Amino acid sequence: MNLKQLAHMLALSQTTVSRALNGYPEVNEETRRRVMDAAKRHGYRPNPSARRLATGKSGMIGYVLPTGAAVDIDPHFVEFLSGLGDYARSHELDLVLSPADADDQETTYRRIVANRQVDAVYISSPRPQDSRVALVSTLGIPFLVHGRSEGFDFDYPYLDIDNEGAFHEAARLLIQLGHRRLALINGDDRETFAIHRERGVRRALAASGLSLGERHVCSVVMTEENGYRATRRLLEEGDAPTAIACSSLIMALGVVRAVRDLGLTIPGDVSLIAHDDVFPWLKPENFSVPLSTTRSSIRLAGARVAERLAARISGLEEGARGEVWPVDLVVRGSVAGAPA
Amino acid sequence: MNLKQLAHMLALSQTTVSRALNGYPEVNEETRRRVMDAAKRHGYRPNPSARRLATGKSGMIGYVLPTGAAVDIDPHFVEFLSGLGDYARSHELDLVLSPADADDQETTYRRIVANRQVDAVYISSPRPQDSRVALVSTLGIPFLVHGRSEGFDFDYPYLDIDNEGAFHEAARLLIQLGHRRLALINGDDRETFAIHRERGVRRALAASGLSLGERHVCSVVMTEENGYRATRRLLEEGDAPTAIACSSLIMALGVVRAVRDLGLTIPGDVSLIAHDDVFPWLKPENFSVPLSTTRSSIRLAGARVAERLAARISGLEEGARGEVWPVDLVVRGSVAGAPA
DNA sequence: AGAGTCTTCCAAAGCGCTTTGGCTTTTCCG
DNA sequence: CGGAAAAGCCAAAGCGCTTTGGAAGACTCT
Repeated sequence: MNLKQLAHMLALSQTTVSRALNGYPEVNEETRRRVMDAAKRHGYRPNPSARRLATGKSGMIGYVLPTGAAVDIDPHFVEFLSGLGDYARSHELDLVLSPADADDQETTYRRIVANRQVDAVYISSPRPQDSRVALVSTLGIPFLVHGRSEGFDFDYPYLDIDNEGAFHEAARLLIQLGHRRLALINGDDRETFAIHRERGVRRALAASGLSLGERHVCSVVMTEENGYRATRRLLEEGDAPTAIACSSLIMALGVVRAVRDLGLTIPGDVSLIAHDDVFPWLKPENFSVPLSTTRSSIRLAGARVAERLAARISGLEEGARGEVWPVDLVVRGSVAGAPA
Repeated sequence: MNLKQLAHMLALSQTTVSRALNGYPEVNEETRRRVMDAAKRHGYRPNPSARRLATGKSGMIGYVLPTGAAVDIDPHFVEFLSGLGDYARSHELDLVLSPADADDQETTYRRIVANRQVDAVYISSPRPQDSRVALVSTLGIPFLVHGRSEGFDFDYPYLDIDNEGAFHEAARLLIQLGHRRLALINGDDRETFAIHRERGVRRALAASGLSLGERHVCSVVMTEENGYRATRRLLEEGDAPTAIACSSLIMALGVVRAVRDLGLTIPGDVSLIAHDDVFPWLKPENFSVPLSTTRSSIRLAGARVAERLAARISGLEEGARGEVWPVDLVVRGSVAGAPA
């Protein structure tokens, strides 16, 4: 059932039917009702390919997925996706993932924009002066950054959590508990979120006349194994920290294992606070010692990103609005006063 | 730059240019070269929307993503996606995720097929007599099932791993080591993979005149917490198992924690084998006691699914070929002889 | 009543590609 | 050398929708 047929059986022109369906004003309300009614009754659905060819709009949002033999998609992605889906589902928005060589995403961005494959894109895990942000904003497609970039002479729309504030709070708590030597096991510090977290920790330390030791901060891919290794290194050297802030729950697993392997305890010998993106399959309260966390649901962020993207597509949201969500500090058993 | 312009500047008709580009035979090789050359030089790329309207082909593969407030996307999905991306990237295949209410995916399948949004779809986590498989095969769109369904009077193409064989081997090993009371902590047993795993364990037990105790098998969503709870329950009741087979590494985290909480040890008091889909961020060899596993890379499966889907789209693969991958049994420290 | 203004609808022109059917040229072969 | 077959190319008709530029009729206003 296509427009032509529908128009014919209503004895109307395609124009009128199209306009009636798309809510244009120049059609009689009574006629519109008739059209809407018939459309529903016959299950008419406009062919998206045709509509797309005519309008250039696709009703899909895009994401360029960095891939490569040595590239692993972040497990956080799936939770983000859940959120995105939550919103998209109820708005018949589809998401198209365009896999790209992690080292050459530009080609893919240009392709999906030139092809008008999607109405908007989002960018995640941005770095300072991220070339994708610059690219996409010159390409002139609606977009939203999940996270923040830095160092541009222009503004851009983003949704981020207050990473700096979160880790500032976490560090401040540890300092209040008497800890003087903190360590930070961070994610990839070429990414802004990691930079912000480090900044938060440093600021808290500085406020008490302390600082983050050269060897007390490390930046690694967030795996359990890396959490373990980093912790071993930290605790086996002299000047070992008495408290650790850790950028992910997955690494925290490794931290816990390392502490145990060394015959130490949490929080007796070392206090631990990790960032929790809220996974359904791994909860901080279920760690052998319940984990204190800075918590922010990445799933909710996904839903919000979809919502704002939809708003930008339809012109409801404009400009370069940045949105920063506060992060909860949840104190559980893994922190205690510094050992004597 | 569109076909028309390109044709005009080559002083050829659109027909010829189109045919030259698409490899049709009725065009002079010399002409073809000229066309290809000019196309490349001017960076001509056919507009996919237009091509799609004309041919009905979209160059994308689809996946209906079950979502809902109470629905969490499986973290395995992200690894599968990495694999899919590995293949898709080099073939300019995009993946479109269509979020759907988990309880009504049919509508969405019908929509994406009717709209010709994608050239093929894949289905994952199938159940016996999965309605999606039946639906999709009547809708007549190329598809592939990742996993297996059962109980149909027709065949369908799939890619699965030998879940039954894997768990049969695992159980057999445990039995050989003298274990008599095995337990299985399984995933959702409405899904075929879980059924097959249980079948494998039962078959191994039966071969030695043993059986799986009524209360020694449980089916839960695969989270750390559920692994923990299941293990507590198993070990605290009378008739506790001396060996556990577990369907995921994530649940295995919970198993390990529970065993430790009870003051027991692995493998002294209880042996453990888990299934490992091969995550980069959580490795069985890094468990406090290195974990024995049945191993199969879900990432490789993702790549293979994409490859076969592409083959089916282009007509290179036909029929209902089923492909079952063997699973490695990797023995590490978490298994030992049964306690006296 | 005539001019101007809405309101409501329509015919037709795209959007950019593929593909059908046909028209010239070449090539082949007896 | 003549006729058939093959090769090489083209014009034009879709694919199904949106949108431009009117046109006809109904209303308003002076």
